[in-house]
Amino acid sequence: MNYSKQKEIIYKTLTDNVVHPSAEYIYEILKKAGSNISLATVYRNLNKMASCGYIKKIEGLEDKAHFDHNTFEHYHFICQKCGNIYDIQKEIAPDIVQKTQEKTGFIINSHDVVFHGICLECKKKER
Amino acid sequence: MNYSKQKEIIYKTLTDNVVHPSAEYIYEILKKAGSNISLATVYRNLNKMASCGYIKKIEGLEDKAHFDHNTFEHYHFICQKCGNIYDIQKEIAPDIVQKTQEKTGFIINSHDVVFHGICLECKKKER
DNA sequence: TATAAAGTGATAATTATTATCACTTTTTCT
DNA sequence: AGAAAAAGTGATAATAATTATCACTTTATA
Repeated sequence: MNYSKQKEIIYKTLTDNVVHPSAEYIYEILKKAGSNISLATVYRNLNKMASCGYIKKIEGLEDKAHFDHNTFEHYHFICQKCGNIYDIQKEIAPDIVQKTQEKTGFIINSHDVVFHGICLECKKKER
Repeated sequence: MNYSKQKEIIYKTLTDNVVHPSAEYIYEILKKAGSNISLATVYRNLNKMASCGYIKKIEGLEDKAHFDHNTFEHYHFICQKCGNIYDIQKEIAPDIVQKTQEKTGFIINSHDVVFHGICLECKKKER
């Protein structure tokens, strides 16, 4: 994976946006900031960085992929009201991989945990 | 959700196919069996049944949605070699929802756990 | 049974993502 | 440093999964 100015900018935009943006969202931010980086380049670089393990790709939320600069093993919560994505620490299920491997005999390379519900902010607003 | 002959057939096709089929896959089976049920109808009914909780929609595997007639709470494993989807019992993470709710204060309505790796069959074949 | 409501097949439209291509930038190699 | 190779880029076409539309049929209700 070679260096490019665009890659650097895209990565920086990802880290500056705590909300786990989609490719499209990053593209919009860049456009508003006056950049002429194309959508294809955003997709290309996010996917490349994700496959190198430099960032994380989160799938199975809504209908599009989101990206996360936090490569630490952790899980996600998506609020059904505001759409925000929150990090959940992996301690909630400490031995989930080992247990599953023992039970099944399968080799587990990765796993994802996604919660859906209402976040604290939206819970407060509701009443 | 009203009754329709097509809905009944689609549900039966889903239960008869243990492999967690996609909408497209169900459509192909039906077509081969001589049915003239349209793809739109397959999508419509699967989504409708899923939103009523009558079946389960599994997202975040590959790039398309899969469906599961097993509405019992459980998780999934997708083999990166053969693409098959296996059920994983929820006992691997017994108090995952409660713990997360306690830690975050969020309301959790649903959650999904998806493992990626190599299944037993493919593991054997590899060597 | 008639009228409203919901479902259907066919197909167009939409949306996220990937592929293509002529061109530019970065890396490598001497 | 300078040339050739490799990788990256913007613009846009293509693809693939899914949803919307519409004239019509089936199912439910009064």
